[in-house]
Order: sequence, then C-alpha cells, then structure tokens
Amino acid sequence: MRKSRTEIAVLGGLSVEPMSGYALRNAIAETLGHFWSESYGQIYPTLARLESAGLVHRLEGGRASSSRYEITASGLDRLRDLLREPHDESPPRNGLLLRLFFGRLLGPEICLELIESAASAARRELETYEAIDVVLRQSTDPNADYFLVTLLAGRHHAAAQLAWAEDAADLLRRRIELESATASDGGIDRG
Amino acid sequence: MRKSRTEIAVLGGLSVEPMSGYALRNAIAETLGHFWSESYGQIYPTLARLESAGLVHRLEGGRASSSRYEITASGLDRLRDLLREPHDESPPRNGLLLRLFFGRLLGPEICLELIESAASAARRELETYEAIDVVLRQSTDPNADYFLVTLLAGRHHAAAQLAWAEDAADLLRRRIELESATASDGGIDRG
DNA sequence: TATGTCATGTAACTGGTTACATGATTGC
DNA sequence: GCAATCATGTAACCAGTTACATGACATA
Repeated sequence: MRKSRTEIAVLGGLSVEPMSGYALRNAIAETLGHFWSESYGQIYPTLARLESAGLVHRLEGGRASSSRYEITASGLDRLRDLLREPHDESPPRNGLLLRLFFGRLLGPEICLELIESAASAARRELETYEAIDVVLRQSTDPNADYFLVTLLAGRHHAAAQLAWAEDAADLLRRRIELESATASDGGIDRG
Repeated sequence: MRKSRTEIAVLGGLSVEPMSGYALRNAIAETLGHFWSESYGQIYPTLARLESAGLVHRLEGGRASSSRYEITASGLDRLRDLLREPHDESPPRNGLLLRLFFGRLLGPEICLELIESAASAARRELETYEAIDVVLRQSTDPNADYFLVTLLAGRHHAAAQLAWAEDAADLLRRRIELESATASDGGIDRG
C-alpha cells in the first residue's frame, strides 16, 4: 500500500502554525510550491480524518465561516514518525524530457523553442529564489535553516536547468548546421 | 480533462522500433528510466486502444505467445501532434524536500543522513550517465542527439543534486555546532 | 523437469485533480 | 450594494500502481 504524503504536508503545515484548510492550501502553494502541491479535494478530507484520529484539533472562534486547525501532541508524534519513514521516490515524469527524447519527430528548431522556454522559466524561478533567500537569511525563525535547505535545492536545480539549456541548445544548433550543410549539398543537384 | 501521457511514451517507443508490450515496458524503464515510467497496467490497455484506433499495428509471427506492435503512418502523425501539444507540468512532488522542509522536527543529524544518502544516489546516477554518454557519442543513430539532450539533463540534474548536498550539509553542520555551543553554555550550570 | 525469463492481461484499489455548489466576510 | 477574497466541502472522474492469474519458451 502506498502512503498518502498529503498527511505529512498537512501535519507539517500545521506544525508551523494553526491554520484553516484554505490557508493551508495557500501556504503549501506559496512556500512548498516548487516541490509540492495539494488540492482542496485532498486537504479537507485529510483534515477530517486527522481530526477524528485526534491528531489535529479544531479551534472554534474567529470568523464564523472559518475554523482553524491546531496540531495536537499526538499529531506531532505522528508527524515525526512519518518524516522518519523511508520515502520511496514516486516515479519521475518529466513531460519536457519525454518530448525531447522523441525530438527527432519535432525537428531541432521546435526543440530549441521548448528548451528556450524552459530556460526562461528557470530564470524566473532563480529570481524568485534569490529574493526569498535574502528574506530567509535574516529570519530568526527556528525553521529558517531547514527552509533554506529546500530553497537551496530549488536554486541549484534552476541553475542546473539553465546550464543544461545552454548545452542542449548548442548541441541542437550544431545539428541544424549539419542538416543545412547536407541540404545545400543536395541543393547542388537541384540548382 | 487531463491527457494521458502514456500514449506519447508508447507511440514514441514504437517509433524507435517495433516491440512487444513487455519489451516496451523494459525499454521505457531502461532508456527513459530517469525521467519516465510506465506500468503494464497502463501499457497493455493503451496498446489495445491504439490498435483499435489504427495508430499501431499488431505484427503476427515470431513466437506464438508474443505479438510485436508497429507504429502506423497515422500513428506517427498522431505522435507528432501529441509532442507538439503544450505540456503543463504535473505538480512536482519531492518527498525528500518535503521532509527536509519540516526537518526541525527530525533534527540536523537525521537530516544530514537524508542528504548524504541523496548525494550517494546522485553519485551513482552520474556514473551511469557518464557511461551512457560515451556510448551515445559514438552512436550513428539519427535519434542520438535527442537522446543526448535528455541524458545531459540527467547529468546536470545529478551534478546539481551533489552540489546542493554539499551546501546543505555545510549549513546543517554549522547549525549543529551552534546548538552544541548553546548546549555547553547551559552545561556550565550543570557542571 | 525445473527454473528463469518472456509475455499478456485484468480487477481492485488509491492518490489525486477538477469542477462545482454554497455561503461568509471584507473593503470599496 | 458589489466585487473580491476567504472559506468549506463534495461528487465525478482519471491516471496510475499493485497484485495476481496464466501460460509459452529457452536452457541447464
């Protein structure tokens, strides 16, 4: 049986501070966005399950339409256990690489476009990460070092993506030159 | 409706050479292994669907218990269309980073172990990639450049993972020193 | 004849997304 | 009063995995 990792994300989020399901979803999207995601369809049922298991506690008060959840002592224990569990990585599925692998059918020009747009995305990511980095290094939050560790991963990855894009583009440009050279050889017959 | 990308992998695999479902699964695991995966439960139904749509063609002959599939002309057209479609990246889910983000609950020592084992994995990956690189650069396969592009991605990725592991470990080791310094300050009271 | 690999297939399950329905609260 | 956002929840759907059943073929 595969384990739902939503539980980790939910308990983890609430271990930082009590939140509503809605806020939890936003927090996950904003702070774990580059390596995690959750949808309402997962969060609300999970919160309900966790509450009936006594791992989180619903705080009444505040606005009527909202209820904040707080992690309980046994919730923290549970979270520690979950974090300690071995994580068999889910099989990687990278749509960009899947396409480039069969890129011969697309031709080098279109592949170059794919690569360039990936590079742009990586550049934007890098900027975001560097901005967060500045904030995080001034933070006194006891979690800050751990947040930095994951941020660092994002930065290294984005930088690697950029470097790869350069190398890959070089490779394909050489291939284009080669093809156009072959085409003009053939062109002599037509000329 | 989300698109099944299994179709791309299956048609793509068959565009390289005709294969049985079983061989297809192996080929995907071996050559796309670092950025893709498919299970039999996806492959066989997909092959059946593709066949009834006339996108692949079942070759009889060879051993009785096996049937190889060949991509048809319309299958190639379809594949080209699929490759051209925009690929909204599936939300990233990285179990290692999810754990490290909440790493304060684990403590720096355990986090260091997690990071070190990720580094070992990356080192092994790098070795594999470099071996494949040698082979691929000598290949005359017209797909070789595109295979190289994805291989390059794997190499950059693994190298980035290694570099990150170094940086992250440094960060956490400083944190451990800091904590033990604080602890020995407190220790004066006990001594 | 036994073992390992090649091979096909499916039923049950589950993790997860999407889309929608519904309403409270806030600020202009 | 209106729009934006905060907020909760669910039903329908889908992609994908796991586990199993079944058997052919090769070879030692």
